[in-house]
Amino acid sequence: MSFPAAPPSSPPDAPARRRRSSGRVTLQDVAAAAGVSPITASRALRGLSSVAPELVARVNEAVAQLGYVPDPAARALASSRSTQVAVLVPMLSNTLFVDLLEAVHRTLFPAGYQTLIGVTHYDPQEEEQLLRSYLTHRPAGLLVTGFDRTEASRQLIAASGLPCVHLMETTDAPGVYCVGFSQNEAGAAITDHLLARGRKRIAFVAAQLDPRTLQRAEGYRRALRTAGLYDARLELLSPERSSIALGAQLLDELLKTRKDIDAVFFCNDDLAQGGLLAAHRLGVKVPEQLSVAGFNDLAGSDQMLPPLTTVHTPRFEVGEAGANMLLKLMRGETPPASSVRLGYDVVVRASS
Amino acid sequence: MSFPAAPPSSPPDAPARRRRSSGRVTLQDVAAAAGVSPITASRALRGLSSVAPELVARVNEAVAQLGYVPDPAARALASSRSTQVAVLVPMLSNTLFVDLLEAVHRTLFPAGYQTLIGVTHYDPQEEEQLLRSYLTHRPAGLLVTGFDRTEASRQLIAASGLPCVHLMETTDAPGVYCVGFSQNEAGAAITDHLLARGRKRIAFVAAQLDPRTLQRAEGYRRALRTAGLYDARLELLSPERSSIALGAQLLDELLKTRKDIDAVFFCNDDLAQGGLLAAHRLGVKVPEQLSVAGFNDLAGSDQMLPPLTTVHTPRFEVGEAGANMLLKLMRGETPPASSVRLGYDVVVRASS
DNA sequence: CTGAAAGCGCTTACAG
DNA sequence: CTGAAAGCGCTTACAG
Repeated sequence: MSFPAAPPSSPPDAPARRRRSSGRVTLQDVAAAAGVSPITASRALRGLSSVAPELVARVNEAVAQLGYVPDPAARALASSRSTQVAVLVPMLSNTLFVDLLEAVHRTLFPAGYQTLIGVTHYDPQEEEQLLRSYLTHRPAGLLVTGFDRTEASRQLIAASGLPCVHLMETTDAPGVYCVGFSQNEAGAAITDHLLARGRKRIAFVAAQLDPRTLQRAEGYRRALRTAGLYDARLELLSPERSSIALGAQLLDELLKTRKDIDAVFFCNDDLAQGGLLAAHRLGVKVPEQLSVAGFNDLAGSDQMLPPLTTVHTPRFEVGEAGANMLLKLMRGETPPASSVRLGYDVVVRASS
Repeated sequence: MSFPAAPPSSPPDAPARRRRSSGRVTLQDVAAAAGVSPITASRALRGLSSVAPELVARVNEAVAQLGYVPDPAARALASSRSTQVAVLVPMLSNTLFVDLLEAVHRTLFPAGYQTLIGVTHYDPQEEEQLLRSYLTHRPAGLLVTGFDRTEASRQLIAASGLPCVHLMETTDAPGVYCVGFSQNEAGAAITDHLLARGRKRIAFVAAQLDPRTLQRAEGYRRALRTAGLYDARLELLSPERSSIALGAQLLDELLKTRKDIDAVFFCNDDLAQGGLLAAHRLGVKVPEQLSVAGFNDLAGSDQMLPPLTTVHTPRFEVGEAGANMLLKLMRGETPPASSVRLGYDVVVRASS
């Protein structure tokens, strides 16, 4: 009588499997509950159409029952892609960018993306540093402000291979995605408005001197040259940070040194608001003695004394359209246009 | 003659190892270059003191030479902790919170943490949603505004086990970490200032009506009751979002319905600025006929006509101290105090 | 349309 | 003070 060979015995003291489980519900649990393999569950969750509808339904049911939440870290590690979108803006004290971020968030969040906000303080070096930091997080996409950055930043973006949309300015360069409006044209438009009011000595006051401000300056120059009224001495440019207080200070300075001006175009509404307050203090009548115009139509401009004439810029629309373009790119689709140029409105109020 | 049994031949066509390598420099590469094991390299990088100084030096050298950058996703997956800190604030259009975020970022970024900004729009439901989303990212810590949230949010925070610091308000409840100042006392202090100016009919105008605003209201009431001058009809409370325009509108309404007031305390500077502009339009002389005071000392308040009396609140200090407290907690250290109450300043300008 | 195996790049838990 | 093994929770790349 022969005995079957003893089955290879498992080691008597097999150490208990070392688990680090966090008690978390995983995709495995979902797959088991749905009676499919983890890969199928994964595909069903990501909406890949190759999964049979019935299995998708079973997976969704299991997800709901178990309260499963995917782990972004695991997903990012396995796929080299996260659900975060890095958004770089110059400065939050300019409420323009707060509005922009608001629109971006409202568009991306419902689509399942988190917004990683980075503030560059208008410093290309700081932007580069933020970019390096954020890129290690393998964001799904990038939203940046304008085109002015270090060569290294440009290369980091290109090398990342990530979809990237540039906001607030546009270019026709091929392969560059952007949503914005013409800062130059808008600057010319508000200058033209002052000219149409019969103003001849129109000053331009600017701070920060970032690229978009300089584009507005160009628009201003173009309009005045066309009218044969350009005079470089009418420009007052300060590299300091834009603020209400600085606007007041610059108007003081302007009136002391350029006595014959009859209008001022401030490159941003905070400066213009400060200028309006300073004019009041100095007893300068607006618009009788001096027309005043701003740019961006920020909060409070309609409440000034008198209400401020300005350019209403489409930052909400830029944020929304830019985020939607990025969404398309992240899904591998091709947006209808790589460059979207939006409109703006000259808002005429009592200050001009 | 016997032949040794043929060794189990490896399958003739062993498939080449399937690699997904991204070409990325990994910790393995660093370890190999430094001649240590990956674990030792990992420990050296994380500054765990158990590694011999010489090995640390070799690892650092290898890191520099190879340009190694740790992968946050892998780190998060393995350790259940990321280097991101979620910060939840109510609203960026209130520049108070922009300042707060600025201070937080300046403190956390150099320490190696990224700030995940979430805007709740003063909506506890929205905060809860953000919290759920951010917690899946396994942040290293949490920074939240105040104590007013849904029960579910509270449980999410507690269940996460993450270090959490509450900003802008304080409590003495044990085990609750917070950095703020007494909104109530500050509200009383500015009211006392108006009383000291001889004002008897001091109105209180507020919007948004979030918890901190209501605490200021309580301070106002306390001060007036103490002076025997409290009158509920002097309060004008609006649930709408705070803004310059709303401040102007509320002052209009106030003057129409409470004709005998001699001072107004606005719960936030944007309202007060609007109120000041409206007073101008109506020909009401400030401070002769009406003293005006605000709260927070926001940008532009010192430029108003007349400059606005207000309370300068320590939001930068709150952000910095809060972030430092969180840093300590994330390192497993115990902060010297769980509740830090900072000071504020009544800034007397010409409007009162 | 579905799945078994391997791998993403780290750190934890043991062991010495 | 140092390391070999296993695992974190997913997705990719093959294969059928």
